[in-house]
Amino acid sequence: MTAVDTKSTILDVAEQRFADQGFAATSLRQVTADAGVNLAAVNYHFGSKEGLVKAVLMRRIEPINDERRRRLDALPDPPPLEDVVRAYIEPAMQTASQVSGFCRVFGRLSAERPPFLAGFFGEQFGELGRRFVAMLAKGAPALDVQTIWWRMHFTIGAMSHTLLNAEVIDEVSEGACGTADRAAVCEQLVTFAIGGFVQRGETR
Amino acid sequence: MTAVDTKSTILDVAEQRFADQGFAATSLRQVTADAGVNLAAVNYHFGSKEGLVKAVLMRRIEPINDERRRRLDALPDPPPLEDVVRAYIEPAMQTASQVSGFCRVFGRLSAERPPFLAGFFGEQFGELGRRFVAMLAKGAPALDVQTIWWRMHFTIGAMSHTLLNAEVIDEVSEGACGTADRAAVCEQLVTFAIGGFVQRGETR
DNA sequence: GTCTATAGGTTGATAGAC
DNA sequence: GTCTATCAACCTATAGAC
Repeated sequence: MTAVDTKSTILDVAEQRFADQGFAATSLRQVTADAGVNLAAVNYHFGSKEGLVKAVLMRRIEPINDERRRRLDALPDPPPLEDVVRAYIEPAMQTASQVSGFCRVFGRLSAERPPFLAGFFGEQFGELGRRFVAMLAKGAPALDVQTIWWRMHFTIGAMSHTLLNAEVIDEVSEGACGTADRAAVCEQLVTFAIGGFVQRGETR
Repeated sequence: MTAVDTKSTILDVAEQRFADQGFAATSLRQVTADAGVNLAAVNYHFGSKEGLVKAVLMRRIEPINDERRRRLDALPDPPPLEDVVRAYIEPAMQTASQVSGFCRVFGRLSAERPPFLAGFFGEQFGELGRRFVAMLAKGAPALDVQTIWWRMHFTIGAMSHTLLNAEVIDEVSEGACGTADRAAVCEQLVTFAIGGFVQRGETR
C-alpha cells in the first residue's frame, strides 16, 4: 500500500474541482492531471464521470446524515426546537469547517442538479427530511405542517448559500463577515433559523 | 417587424435552457435549434455565449433592482424593518411569478457562478447591497453591522434556494408546500426572514 | 440579417499492451 | 492496476455566399 492510493487521490482532487467549477464544467482530464494519475483511472475505479461525482458526494453526505440521525435519536420528547435545528445544521457546518472542498461541492451540485442526480438527493434526504419535519412539528406545535416544511427549506437554502459563497460573502461585505471563524458562522445561522421558526404565522 | 424577432426569441429560449441546465451544460446548438434560428445568429447578435448569458440576466435583473431602489427611496426614516425586507424580496418573487424562466436562471447562475461572471454579480449587487444593509441597520438598531450582513445573506440564500427548487420542494414535501401560489410562498419567506432578523443575538 | 460549411479544439469512454 | 493511443461525438466561433 502506497502513502495515498490512486482512488482516494482522485476523490480528493475531484471534490476540489467540482467544488470550484461544478459538474459540467469539470473535465476528467483536469481531474486526472491534477491528481497525477492516468486519464483511464477514473473509468477503471468509478465507471464513469457520473459514478465519480456520486462517490464524491456519498463520502461526505453519509457521515453527516448518520450524525444527524444519532442526534435526533438522543433528543427528549418533546424535543426543544433549538436542538432539532442544531441537529440539522451543526453536522454539516462542522464537516465544512474540517473539509475545505465540502464547503462548496454539496451546495454547488445541489444547485446545478445534473439530471442523473435528480433521484439521488431525494434518496439521501427523503426519509431524514420527513423525520426532521416530524420533530420540528413536535418542537413547535403552534405551526402547521406546511409552514414547517417551508421554514426547513428556507433554512436549507440559507445554509447551502453560506457554504457555497463563503469567499463572496467576505468580499461583498468588505470584511464585515469573517467566514474564517466557522463556529461563529454556525451560530449566526442557527440564531437566524430559530428566529424564523419561532414566528407565529403571517405578519400581514 | 415580424411577430417576434430573432434576438428576443433567442433570449427567451436561452433563459429557459440556462434555467433548466445551467451555463456549462447548455450548448448554443440546443438554444438555436429550440429557437428555430441559425447557429450563427447567437454570435451575430450577442458576440459570444458569454455575451448571451449576460444579456439574459440583465433583462431581468435591471428592472428588479430598479424597483428595489424605488421602494427604498419611498421608505420613511427610520424605515420599518419589515418594509425593508419586503423591498428586497417582493420585486424578485413577483418577477418569478410572471416569468417562468427567471424562477431558476438567476439562482442557478449565481450558484454555478462561471468565472467570467465573477465581477458581474458584484457590479449588479454591490451598491444596492450596501444600501440595504444601511437601511436594515436603521430598522434594527439593536443589531451590529456584521449580524445584519449575515442575516441578509441568509435571506438571499433562502430566496435563491426557493426560486431554484420550486418543483423539488413540491415533490419532497409530498404536496404539503404548494409552490403554485406564488404570493403565499412570498409571504412565507417574508415571515421567516423577519423572524430571523428580529432575533436579539446569540441564543447560547 | 441569415444562411452553409468548416476550422480547430475539447470531451467521455474504451481497446489492448504491459 | 496502470499505461498509450485512439475513436466518435460534441463544442464555440468564424469565414464567406446570398
